[in-house]
Amino acid sequence: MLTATKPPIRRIQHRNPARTRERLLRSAFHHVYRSGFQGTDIDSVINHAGVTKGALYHHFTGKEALGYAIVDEVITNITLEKWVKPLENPPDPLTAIAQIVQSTSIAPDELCGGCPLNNLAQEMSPLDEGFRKRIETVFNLWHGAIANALRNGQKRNLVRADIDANETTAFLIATYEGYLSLAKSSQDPRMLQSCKKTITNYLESLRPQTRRTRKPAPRV
Amino acid sequence: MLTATKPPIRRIQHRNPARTRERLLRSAFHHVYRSGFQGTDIDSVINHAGVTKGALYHHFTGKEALGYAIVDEVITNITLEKWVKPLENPPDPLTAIAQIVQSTSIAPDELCGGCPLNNLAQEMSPLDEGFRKRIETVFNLWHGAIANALRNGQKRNLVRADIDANETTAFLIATYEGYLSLAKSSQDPRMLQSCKKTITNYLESLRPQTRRTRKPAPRV
Amino acid sequence: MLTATKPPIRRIQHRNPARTRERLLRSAFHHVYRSGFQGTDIDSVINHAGVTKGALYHHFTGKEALGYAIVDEVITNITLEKWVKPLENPPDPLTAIAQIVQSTSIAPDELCGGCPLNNLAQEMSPLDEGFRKRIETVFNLWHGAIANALRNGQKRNLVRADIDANETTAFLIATYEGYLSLAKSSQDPRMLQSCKKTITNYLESLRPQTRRTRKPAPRV
Amino acid sequence: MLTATKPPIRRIQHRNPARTRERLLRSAFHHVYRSGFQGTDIDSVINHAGVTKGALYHHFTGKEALGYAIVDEVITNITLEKWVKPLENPPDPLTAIAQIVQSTSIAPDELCGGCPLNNLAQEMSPLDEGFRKRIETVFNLWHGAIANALRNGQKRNLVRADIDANETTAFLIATYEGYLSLAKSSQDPRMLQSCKKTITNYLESLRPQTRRTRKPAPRV
DNA sequence: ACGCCCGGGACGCCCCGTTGGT
DNA sequence: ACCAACGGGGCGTCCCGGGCGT
Repeated sequence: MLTATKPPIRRIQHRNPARTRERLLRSAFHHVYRSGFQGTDIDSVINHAGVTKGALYHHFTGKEALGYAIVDEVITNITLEKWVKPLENPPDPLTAIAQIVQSTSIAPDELCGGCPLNNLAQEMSPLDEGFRKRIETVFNLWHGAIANALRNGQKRNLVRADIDANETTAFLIATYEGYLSLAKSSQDPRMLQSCKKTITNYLESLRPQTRRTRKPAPRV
Repeated sequence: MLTATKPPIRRIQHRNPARTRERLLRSAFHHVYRSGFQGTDIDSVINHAGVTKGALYHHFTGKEALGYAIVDEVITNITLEKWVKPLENPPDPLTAIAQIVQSTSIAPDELCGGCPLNNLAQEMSPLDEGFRKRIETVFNLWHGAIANALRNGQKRNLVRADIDANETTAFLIATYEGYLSLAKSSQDPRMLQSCKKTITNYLESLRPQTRRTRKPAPRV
Repeated sequence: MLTATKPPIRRIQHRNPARTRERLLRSAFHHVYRSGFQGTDIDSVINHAGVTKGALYHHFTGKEALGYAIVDEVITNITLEKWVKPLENPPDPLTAIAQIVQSTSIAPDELCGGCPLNNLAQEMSPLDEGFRKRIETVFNLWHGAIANALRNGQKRNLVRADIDANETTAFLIATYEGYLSLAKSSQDPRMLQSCKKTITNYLESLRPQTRRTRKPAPRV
Repeated sequence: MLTATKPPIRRIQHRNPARTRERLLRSAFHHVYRSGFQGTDIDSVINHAGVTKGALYHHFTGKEALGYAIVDEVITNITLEKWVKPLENPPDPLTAIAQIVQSTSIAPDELCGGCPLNNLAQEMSPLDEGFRKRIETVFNLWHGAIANALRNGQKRNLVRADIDANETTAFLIATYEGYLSLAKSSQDPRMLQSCKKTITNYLESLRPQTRRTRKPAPRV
């Protein structure tokens, strides 16, 4: 043929549904993390993802469904990676928890971004029951991972037997999230340092007493 | 009667700028508390306040200014009433703090609404430096009130001398806010009960030791 | 009296209706000249004039009346000063006209501003009959001044007898306004120089022929 | 029939981007011509075009871009059609120019509407540099067409050699626009007749002298 | 099935000319 | 002469559908 073939400028990768969906989710998560769900606009999401509106509405029924998928997939996965897997069969549950807390990034971006789960929870829980339920599921996943680790530790005498695993877990999560919130609005990394120190100390206080130390049970 | 009385509907009160401003702020606070700042629309605010657009833009230069005023005035006042004043000259600082925590409402509305200050902080801190600065100011006000009370208690030997007032205050605020966040997204009043119990216990542990009890200092 | 008299800080001049009206007209003219009538907003006018809305609506029934007054008073006065008075009893009408044309400012502000009368005419004539009529009156005033001067010159044999005063006047005004328009949009002072040169030459061609020059009548 | 035919109401023509854009430009031009750019409201434009906001903001980034496109496309095309093309290779340049001037419509609508280019120039030149530059480009296009025709005529001895093409062109455009301005504000078609007669006479005076007539060059 | 482009409307925020009560 | 309040739009944005190619 004379007329040269039209340049096959095709996009990054033509026709890869899974990849398109993934890119959309990543981009959407990123924007929602920065600007909140209501503050996120679809155009920014698709531009950043490099796809078009049609692609988005092929994979998701709308903005809401996209938000739900962020909770169900992205944030759930983050939680699995960060909390559930490391606590599945830890040699020492308290140390494992402490390590996770210590691993919290103090990079400015994440310092100012806060906790993705908590961000969405604060914004959307009172506005949309669909979000609330999904978020609650992730919180339960997280809670379960810690509480199980604690109970596991109690069985192996690595955690004091006189604490209630659920109450302790709630306290840990609340304090952790609370510090992250303060760090986010103050943009001060020292707040995260306080967080790590305080929670690590608290976790140490949950270890069973040895005869020698005679250290009594902490009260919290 | 046929000829119904001409509605002497005269607005709430003609010509009362302070009142108009107050109504606008109240209404705006209410909506922002429910739906977030970005999710709040001006028309709802003015309708609920019973004033017109013109009135709003007479008192505020725009939505942003209205939001700033919510922090500077409404939320600041709430903080003053709830935390600062009660802690100005308390007979017993720890008891006073505990009472404030205990006074936290468990009404469904406020349970699901969360902490007004923290809500705005989470939503707007990363998006708008003007909000962030103002919110930080209120956090400092709150922090100062508690830390001063603790230091005052230390001087009077009502609070253990070996704690750092600032660190302790940060921990108290973080834990309190964290529990409120969890309560908000779980919509479970028991989370608030845990909050009150845990914080009250912790506050008790800050009392200086008496000879008799010999109870050692808790570690947190 | 003990309570000292309130400082008589009164504004620039307390209660001076004529002055207030004058300031409003000046300010309004200035803004309309810059931004057009539709593009002028009342708030800018009153701020620049240093008076309040109430004052404006005391002197004028609305924006429209203010605009009419600009034509009736400000622009009419400008025309009287610039064209009518100098042409009332000129020793030499053609020279007098040429001098007026030459006096047209080439300052950037007026270069880019164009002719106040023509500006309003172009913008408002098709939109508001009230404006159109008033503007036409000023054009007639202007036209009359020139045409009378020409006729006067013809009587005194200072202007060629074979021209029609009205046609010639229309041509002069059209060409003058046309050049001003081009100068305004090109922002090029050379356009004004062309204007002055061309019109001056044309005016010279209107002088009656002397025997010596034998220069025949120009045709335009 | 009961079950009325489901409306195959298909709009004017479904999915025709070029047509939609065209309709928008036409409608916008029409409104801007009537009411000025500032006085034109977007809703009227889209209603008259039979499209929606979404369509408009798909094709143009905003009102400003729409205005720019009016200059760049609509007015430029009008100028090309009316002035450039007819002057490209005219047998007799002066006659061609005169014919164009004579073709100026005296219909009331266009009489009162004035010159689209000059209208925009007067309104927007001092307010928006983007408009000014674009308008200047069209003026240059127009100017170039006439000046080239004159120079072409000079080469072919159809136009007097002792005139400056640029100066003459500026004079022609200024006078033409000036008369149109006067006609617009007076709404008097006689003004246009004067325009045509005067300019035609002037153009005749630009012809080279024949031996017989001995008529010297007119001065303008 | 997958993705793209064009369009559809509904509000959202803000501004602006205007009017009463003082 | 003035301050407070009024309310009607203006522009722009946003979340979405559908018709079509690939």
